[in-house]
Amino acid sequence: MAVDFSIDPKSGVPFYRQIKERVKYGIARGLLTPGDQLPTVRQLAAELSVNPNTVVRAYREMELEGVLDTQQGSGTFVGLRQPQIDELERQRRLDQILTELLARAHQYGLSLADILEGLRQRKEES
Amino acid sequence: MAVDFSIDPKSGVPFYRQIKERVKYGIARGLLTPGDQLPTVRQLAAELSVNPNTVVRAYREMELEGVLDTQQGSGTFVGLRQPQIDELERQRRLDQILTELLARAHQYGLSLADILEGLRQRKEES
DNA sequence: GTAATTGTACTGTAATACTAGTACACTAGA
DNA sequence: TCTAGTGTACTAGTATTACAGTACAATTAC
Repeated sequence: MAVDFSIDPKSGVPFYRQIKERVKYGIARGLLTPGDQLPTVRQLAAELSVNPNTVVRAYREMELEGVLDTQQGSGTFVGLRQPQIDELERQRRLDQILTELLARAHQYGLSLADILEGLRQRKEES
Repeated sequence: MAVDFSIDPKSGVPFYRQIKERVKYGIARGLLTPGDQLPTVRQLAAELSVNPNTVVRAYREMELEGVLDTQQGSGTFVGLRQPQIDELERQRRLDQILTELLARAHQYGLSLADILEGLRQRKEES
């Protein structure tokens, strides 16, 4: 299963931070294992339609954090040190998404119960 | 039950957007009902330790969206407008919102089960 | 050795978000 | 009327984010 590197321009979260999150979650979920090569700077920039500098920033910060190893000339790779899954960060993200979801749903006249019911149906389908 | 207006400086989401989300969420949950007065601009700015201009922006955008009513000199209030839509339209929008929600959640490494659990917790709180 | 590919390092520009400060207009209540 | 509290409207400055372009350095494959 490939890693989904897509980013969300509407979220308000800076691109470079979204890229970092995607990589870290990929590692946390085992989709990326130590030694794996990440997309090249230019490649990922083209795929996401962002500036190469933005990808560079994401990669460099993660290298400083010890998450990635970069080797000039050959590429960027997943480091041997596993980043700890930040449960707080995860909870915060979930909270944010849910808050936004419910606010939007209300604008369309949908209740929390409606959401729950809709999600349950989707769960059964999957 | 009071509305929690706290914001998260680390999330990367602009303050004014977080304020909007909180207010809309409060309305969605019934913690804020039409006619209720919101904290004043200066009051909320002090509480959140942000600039009054930031609160102004959040309030103004929501007024343009029809969510709030502002009355110069007296305060800012929850709007009376309750959108009414037919059942088909309602179902279509629910579907659309859920699709977008799940896409975004998955992007952040959150599963459908995570979403359901988070929503159940919110339901219990209300 | 050469060419292609990789990461790196700059400079500069623009838009957005946020802060700071000041002043003004309207409303409610004593 | 007076005063306090409300939203409103500015101007200005700073920091962050992202983009655009160029050039250089290291590695790899041929």
